[in-house]
Amino acid sequence: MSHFGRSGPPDITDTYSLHVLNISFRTTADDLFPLFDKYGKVVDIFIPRDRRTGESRGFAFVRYKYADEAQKAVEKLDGRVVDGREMTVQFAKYGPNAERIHKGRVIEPVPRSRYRSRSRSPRRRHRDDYRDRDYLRRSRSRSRSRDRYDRDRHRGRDKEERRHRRTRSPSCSPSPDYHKDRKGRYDDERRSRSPSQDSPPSRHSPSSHRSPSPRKSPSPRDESPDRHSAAVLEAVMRHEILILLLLLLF
DNA sequence: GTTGAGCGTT
Repeated sequence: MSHFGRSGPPDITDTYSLHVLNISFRTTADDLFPLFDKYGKVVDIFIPRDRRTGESRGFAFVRYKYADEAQKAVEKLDGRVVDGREMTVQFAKYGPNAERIHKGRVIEPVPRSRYRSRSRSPRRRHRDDYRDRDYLRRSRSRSRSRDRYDRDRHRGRDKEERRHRRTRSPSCSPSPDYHKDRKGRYDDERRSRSPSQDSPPSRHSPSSHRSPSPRKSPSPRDESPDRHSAAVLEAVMRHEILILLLLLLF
């Protein structure tokens, strides 16, 4: 997204990714592009967004074609105040598909195991990650000490629930309206391409959510009495027809 | 209208 027209990750290899941190939640790729393009050829700008709400997560990735230009951007743009916030610009350290990154340059894909060992520090995944919620649901052992990692996850969960409550209100239009004075070209493309991205199955889709009713009927035969009786009825009728035929024959 | 450490997209 926001790859200047294309979809999916652009030319992954031999680009230099900058991690732009601490940008405003309303800053778009359009706002960033002229700033970064001044220092070199910007191949792509990507702002990760919340899966449901589509809101910016507050950071961005800017890919340069050439290392010296990326370095220049780091030097010139790190600490620059954009949209009222002092953004941090540095070389990205982790790749989108576990590529090996050296000074922000994607060199080659790296095995999963090595990628994991590289990120041993308790990195907090972003609050929108459904895998986190599954993890929380699965592991009931919340008895770990409330370190910063845990606290952050709790905070993220609370925020998530706040958002859930908000989106559950019937008169809620999930489409964010902060584009009223922003003419984000790339973000508008993104929004128009996937309008239902942040409006999940309109609250509760009944098909996807199988209510786990406790104490279900233990035998599978009892859960469809109508079908069962119909089958019995059909068998009886067949039997009667057979008898009738026999009677007619004799 | 809100948030604020962080590393990634059909």
